[in-house]
Amino acid sequence: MSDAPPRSIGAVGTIRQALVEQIGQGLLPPNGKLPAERRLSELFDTTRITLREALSQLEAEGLIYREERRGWFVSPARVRYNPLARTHFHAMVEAQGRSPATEVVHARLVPASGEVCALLALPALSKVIQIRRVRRIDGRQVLYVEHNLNPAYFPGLLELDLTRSLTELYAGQYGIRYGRVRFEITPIALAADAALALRAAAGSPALQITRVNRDQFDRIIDCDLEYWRHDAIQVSVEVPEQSE
Amino acid sequence: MSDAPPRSIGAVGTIRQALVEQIGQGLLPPNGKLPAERRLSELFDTTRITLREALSQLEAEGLIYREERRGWFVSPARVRYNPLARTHFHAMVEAQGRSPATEVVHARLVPASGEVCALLALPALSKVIQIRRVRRIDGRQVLYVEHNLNPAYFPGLLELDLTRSLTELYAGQYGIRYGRVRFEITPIALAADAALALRAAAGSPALQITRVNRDQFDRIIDCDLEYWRHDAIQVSVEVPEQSE
DNA sequence: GAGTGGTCTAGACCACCCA
DNA sequence: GGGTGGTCTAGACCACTCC
Repeated sequence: MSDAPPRSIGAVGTIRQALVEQIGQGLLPPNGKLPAERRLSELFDTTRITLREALSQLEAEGLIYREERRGWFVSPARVRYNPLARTHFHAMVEAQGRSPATEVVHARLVPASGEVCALLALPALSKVIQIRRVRRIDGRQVLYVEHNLNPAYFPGLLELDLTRSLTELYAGQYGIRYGRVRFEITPIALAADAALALRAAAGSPALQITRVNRDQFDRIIDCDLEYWRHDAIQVSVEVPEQSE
Repeated sequence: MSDAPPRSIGAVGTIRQALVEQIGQGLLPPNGKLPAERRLSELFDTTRITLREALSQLEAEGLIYREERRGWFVSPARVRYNPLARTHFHAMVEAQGRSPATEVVHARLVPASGEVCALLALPALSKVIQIRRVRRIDGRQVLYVEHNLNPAYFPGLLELDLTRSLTELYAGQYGIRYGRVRFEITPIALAADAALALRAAAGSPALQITRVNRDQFDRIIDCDLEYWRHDAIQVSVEVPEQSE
């Protein structure tokens, strides 16, 4: 019902509200670290289990996040992301007044997984260029991506600087621009490898975005498997033109 | 890294794997209820706290879900949902071999919230037709929606049968069809009212989808605030045609 | 090396669901 | 009314981070 029953909210609720209020007042700045769990549990006169329950709720709400074995931090504002737009990560992040960065985990030619073969419409056991990268916003690891490129269209790509935008490399080196896009969004939990790269706990809530990209000739050129920390992103889709 | 270190996975991991395996083998059918927590904790020779930690992980992964004070259940397959498509809920669900249902929580004329005024491009303190509904798939409450309609376009709508598809009512009664759509997707936690309607715990992970719909004349006719149980949905966007 | 988060134990009481 | 899930207590040990 709309009017909440006047019920006691319990210790977890009390802690939650106190932290929400402190964060809302700006006393804990974005990306700032919370005090140690033991200190907080003393402060609220409760056990660590109960305290962690409250922290987990705030994590689910996206107000705070955790870095594995490093502690709890205040989540900064979400970044808006339009998977249909043809801008790249750095441009998108900078347009929102934030500071992007990219690291290459690895880049190599590998046999594609069955899933990737299907997405790229390639025969079984095809080879693809696989690039795994971690993207940061304001220093925080926020996105783990695996790009899978059809190698037929990108000879010599592995020799280039892959911390740069792929969009720019495509256009500058190969004369390829993005055309149609298809994407899927699924709420999931982070697998071990993605979690490690994002300094998150395995099983943390995340948003998986799978994109299949075509070029100006409508050829499937690559697919991206993206894993976003769930509190870092807001997907926003505006279809520019649409015939009735 | 790709190759996981051969580290002990702990009690939580053991329980997790056992349940994953049982569910994967189909021994626990979709929407089937798991045994009581106390029984499971005896079975795995551990405490309820540890057991619940394992169940929470599986919940985050979307393999099982919880109904408030009723227990844990096996999640059925996700439904694919394309917010750009002009089909309605019932048609979409049935097309995937599932069984849809709709209940109206309430329907009334109310002063719009500031957020809704902004979405509908209405002046402050405008009145809107607010319809809140719960949607089920195979009996399970999966989606809580608040529709907000510009009342100028829908006189007398509150007298109609609102368990039906709004899309059909729009077309049949008012000659209005959907045109352009804008939508946003945000991973959040369920607020109290949505949680109650979905029989979920407040703070459960969810996907918020906010849609702003226009008609064939490009007028903004309504906006939907949708709250999906996070394990029930997979958003899939295919843009039919797009000019370069 | 001190302190932190990650994990786990062994209980308890209460509110609520369901038979 | 019995059993369930929701919540909470008061500890403990370990692996890891950071100084």
